[in-house]
Amino acid sequence: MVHTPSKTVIIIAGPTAVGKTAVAITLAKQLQTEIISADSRQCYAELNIGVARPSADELASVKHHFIASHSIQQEVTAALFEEYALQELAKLFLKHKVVVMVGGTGLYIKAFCEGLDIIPPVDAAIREAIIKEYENGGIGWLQKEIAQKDPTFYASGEIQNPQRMMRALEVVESTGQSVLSFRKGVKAQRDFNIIKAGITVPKETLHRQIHTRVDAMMTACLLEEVRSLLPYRHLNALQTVGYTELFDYLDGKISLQKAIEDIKTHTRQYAKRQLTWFKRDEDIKWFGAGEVGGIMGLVAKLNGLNMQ
RNA sequence: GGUGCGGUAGCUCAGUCGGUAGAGCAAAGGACUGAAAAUCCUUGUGUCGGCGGUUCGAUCCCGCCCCACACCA
Repeated sequence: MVHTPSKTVIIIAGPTAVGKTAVAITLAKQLQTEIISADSRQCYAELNIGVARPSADELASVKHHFIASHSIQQEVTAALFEEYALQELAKLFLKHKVVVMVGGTGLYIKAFCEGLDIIPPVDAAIREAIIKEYENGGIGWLQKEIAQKDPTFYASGEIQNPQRMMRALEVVESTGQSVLSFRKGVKAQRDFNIIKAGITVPKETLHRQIHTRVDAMMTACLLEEVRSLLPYRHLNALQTVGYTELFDYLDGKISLQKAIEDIKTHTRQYAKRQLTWFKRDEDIKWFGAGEVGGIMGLVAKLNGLNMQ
């Protein structure tokens, strides 16, 4: 009999289409607990097929949190996720000793485990003005502004990366200080155990699963889902693989066949980026997609240590 | 059969007024603190369709051939 340790979160990470959902659900059932998703797109109620949200049956079999919990109109960020997940977790710990977290968004998992440095909120008007100026002046304008207003960032930051520069700019303009000055890099201490398990399969297998899943999405009428979201295509939530390519098709820029090929290609690239992120995390123990028993073993082992 | 336009990196193409060639995409690797399924960085030897000719030197000029496309018969 496995004795569950006190307050533990077991995190299932890995690239898209590797089979994380099935592993997490099996685990949650065995542990008789619930699941917190760590996925930056499945949290949107309006996105379903294209983000491979767990099926209705799966969601009915184990209670999930941060799935379809927000709207694409809301601003969801890593910081919001950290706060939201911690709140949900506190409630879950009243009923369960172990909670499962599953997802492929590395930054969200990091924010949850280690916390983010506190940076004062920025004025929405400042943010909008920066975006507008960037649209007019391009990256050259951003570089000039950064060089002048945040020389520290200009010297050591990514001055080819518009998103990072816009973030740096909005922070200096709002606070008068460089973003870099807020980055203490201190890991938050959590009052619960964290076990990280990564799911991996051979690259060829992963690619095959990605292709199969994209085809299945098309069969499930992804195109109709995307068409219905056309009015919201400018939102951040819609800057997503599976949606942008079909928007291009609906614009008449590419054929449907090309769009589907692009979705597969971009999903493979996304999976590669996820792998690059997770490989660097030395706390992750890696398992095959069928090795739920091995992951349960980690829980048991932690339990044994706690008993000493 | 004739004429025209092509055949250059895995794909789409640019280019060399003759000194062995470069972009985008793909691929491979990497980064990542409030957009993260986003964003960014690094990596380009390829019989320049084949065989001959001219030349110190040809992917570039000339000839023949092969292949693709278009038009004319």
